[in-house]
Amino acid sequence: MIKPRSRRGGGRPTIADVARRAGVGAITVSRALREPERVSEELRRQIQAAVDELGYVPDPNARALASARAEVFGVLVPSLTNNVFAEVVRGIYDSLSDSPFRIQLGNTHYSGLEEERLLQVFAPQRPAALIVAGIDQTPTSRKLLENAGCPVVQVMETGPDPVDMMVGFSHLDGGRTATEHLLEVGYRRIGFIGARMDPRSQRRLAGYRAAMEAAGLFDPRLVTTTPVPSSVSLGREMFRDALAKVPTLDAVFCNNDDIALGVLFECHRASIGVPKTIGIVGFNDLDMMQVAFPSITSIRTHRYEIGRRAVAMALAAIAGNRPEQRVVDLGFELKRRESSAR
Amino acid sequence: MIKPRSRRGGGRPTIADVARRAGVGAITVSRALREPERVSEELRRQIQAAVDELGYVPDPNARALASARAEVFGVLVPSLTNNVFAEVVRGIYDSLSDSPFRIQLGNTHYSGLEEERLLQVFAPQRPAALIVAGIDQTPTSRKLLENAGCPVVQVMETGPDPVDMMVGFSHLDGGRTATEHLLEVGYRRIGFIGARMDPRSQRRLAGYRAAMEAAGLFDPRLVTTTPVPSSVSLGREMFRDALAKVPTLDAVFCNNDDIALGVLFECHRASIGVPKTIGIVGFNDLDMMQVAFPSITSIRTHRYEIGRRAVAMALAAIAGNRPEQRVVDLGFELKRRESSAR
DNA sequence: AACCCGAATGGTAGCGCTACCAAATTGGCC
DNA sequence: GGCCAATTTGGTAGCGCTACCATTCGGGTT
Repeated sequence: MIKPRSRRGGGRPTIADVARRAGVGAITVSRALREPERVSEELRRQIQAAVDELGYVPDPNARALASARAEVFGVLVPSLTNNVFAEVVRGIYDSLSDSPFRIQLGNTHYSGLEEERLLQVFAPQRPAALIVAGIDQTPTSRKLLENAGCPVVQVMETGPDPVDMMVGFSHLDGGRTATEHLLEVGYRRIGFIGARMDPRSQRRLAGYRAAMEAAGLFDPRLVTTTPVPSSVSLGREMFRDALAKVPTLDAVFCNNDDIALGVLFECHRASIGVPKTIGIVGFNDLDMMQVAFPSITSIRTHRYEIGRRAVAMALAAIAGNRPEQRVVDLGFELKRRESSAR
Repeated sequence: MIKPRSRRGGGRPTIADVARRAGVGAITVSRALREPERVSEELRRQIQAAVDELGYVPDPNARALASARAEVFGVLVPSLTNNVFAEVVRGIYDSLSDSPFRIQLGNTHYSGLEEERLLQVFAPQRPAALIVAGIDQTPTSRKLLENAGCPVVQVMETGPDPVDMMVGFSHLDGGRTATEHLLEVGYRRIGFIGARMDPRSQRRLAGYRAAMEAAGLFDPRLVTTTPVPSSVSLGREMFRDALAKVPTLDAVFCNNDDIALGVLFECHRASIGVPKTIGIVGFNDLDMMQVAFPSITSIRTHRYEIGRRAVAMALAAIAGNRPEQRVVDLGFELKRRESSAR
C-alpha cells in the first residue's frame, strides 16, 4: 500500500519526504536549506526538525543538475608529491572544509596537454570555481578557462595578464634576490642548479641571470639545468657535474630546496666546507632548511597562504563581490642562514 | 523559431541533440557511449560522428542522478603534505587517469571525527568506490563504509577484519624488523623516537617494543613520543630530549624519515659520530635517505604501489569480479645503509 | 507453418532537485 | 477602506541522463 520506495535510489529520504513531514512544499524546504533568511522563523524550525529526524542530506548530483552549477572547486596542480603544491592544496582544503564546496583535484604532471585534457573533464561539471597553478596555460586551456563561466584563480605566480584573478609572487624577483644576496656576501663564481625546469624555474633562472649580468659576472657555464624531476639525489649529482665543469665555483643558487639539500650532502661527503668553500641558497624554505647542518639559506614562499587567499578570492567572486585587486602578490622572504654566511 | 536553448544550461549539446543528428533514439546514444558492444557497428559509427561534430560531452551530474551512481572515487587520507600519503594519492590518480572516474579527495587531519564528517559528505554522492587510509575507523565510520553500497579499500595497513578489501603492510613487523636490525648490528640502548603517534606509529612502536623485550633490553625511558605533527625540526628536538633523558643511548629507531633526518642533523651539530656513537634507522625510505651523509638506514615502504593496487582491486570489484584475495600485504624492505653500519 | 528466442532499438517515466512564475498574505499608506 | 508593494509560500516544469519495459526483426526449432 505504501508508495514503493524509488526504484533506484537506495531509499534515502528525499526533499519530498522532508516536505511532507514538515507539512510544507518541497520548494520551501529547498529554500530553507539554501537561503534560510527567505523562510519564516517558524517553518525553518519545523523543517530543520524534519531534516534531523529523517537524516536528510541533499543529493549533490540532483542539485547540480537542477541548478546547472555544482558545488565543486576544480583545482589543477602539476604535482601531488611536490611539497610546494601540497601546501597550496592544503591551504585550499582548509579554507573550504567548512563550506559546502567539494574539491576536484587534478594532476597535470607539468604538462600543458594534460592540463587541457583535465580542463575538458572539469568543465562539463560546471564547477563553482577553478584554481590552476601557473600562468602559462596553452591557448586552448586559456579559452577553456575564460569560457568556464565561473571565477578562475591562477596561483603560485603573478603576471601581467590574468584570466580572471591571480595570487602568487614573482619568481624572477625571487631568483634575483637570492643571487644578489650571494653577491653581496662576497661570492663571485655563483652557479645556478635547476631541475625540472618548469616556467617558474625558468623565471628564477632569469632572475639569477639578471643579477649576475648586472654584476658583470654572468657566465653560461655556471648554469646547470635538466628537465628531470627534482630530487635530493639529483641535486647531489648535478652539483658534482657543475663542479666538474667549473672547479672554481664558490656558490650555488638552487632551483629548490631538494636540490640544495643534495648539494649540502655532497659537500659533506666530499669534505667541501659550507659556507667557506661553497655557499648554498635554496628556494621555498622547507622546514628542514633551518635544521640542516649547516642551516641553509632559502627564499621563503607563502604556499599555504596562497591556497587560502585563492579560495577567499574565489568565494568573494561567487558571492558577487569580486575583489578590487585582481592580482595579489604575496611576496617572499630571504632567510639568511649559515650556508651563505661567509 | 528555433527551440529555445534550455533556459539554464549554457547551451552545451545534450544527448538529445546527438540523437537527432545521428537519426537514432537518445537511449541508443547513451548505450553506444557506455556499452558499445550492444549497439550495431553502423549506428555506433554514426553516433560517434555526431558526437564529434557537436563536441558532445555527457553531463556527469545528470548521469549520476539517473543511474544513482557517480563515477567518483572517494579517497580519504589523514594528510595532504605528508609525503607518504601524497605518494599513495599519486598512485591512485595515475591509475585512474585513463578511466572515466574522477577523484574526490578528503583530508581527515588524522581525526576520526573528521573522517566521519567527510564520509557523511561523500556518501550522498553515491561514489563508485571508497579508499580510506588506515584500519582504525570509528564504529560510525565503519558503518558508513559498510552501508556505502560500493567497494571499499582500506590502505596503508593490513589487519584481521577488513570492511571489504585491504592493501598495505604490517607496521608492527616493520618496527620489529628495524629494531632487530639495530640489535643484530650490536646496538643495545636503542631508543624509539616518534611524533604524531597515529595508529600506524603506535604499531611500529609495538614492534620496537616486542623486539627489545625479546632481547631483554626494553626500558620505557628509551621511548620518546609526542602527538605533535612530525617534522625534521621536531626530530632534532626530540633527539636532544631523548639523549638528555638517557645519555647512554647508542641508537634510535625513528617513527619516520623526517625525524631520522632531524636526528642526523643534530648529531652533526653536536659532533656525535654516526653510526659509531649513535645508530639511526628511519621509516618509509624517502629518496633523500640514500643521499644523506651518512646515508640513513630505513624501512622502504611501497606507497605508490599501494595506491595503484587499491584502485586495481576497486575497479575489479566494480566490474563484478571481486578479487579472490581481499587482504593484500605488499610488505616492506629493510634498506641497510651507513647510519647503522657499526 | 507456428512458435520461440535473442539481438537491436526505442519510448516512457522518472532520478531529486531548483528556476520560474503565480498565488496568498501581510502591512503600510493615503 | 482600498490599494500597492513587499514578503512568504507553493505549483509546475524541467535539468540531462538512464532503468525498465516494449517492440521489431531475423533465424532457428519443432
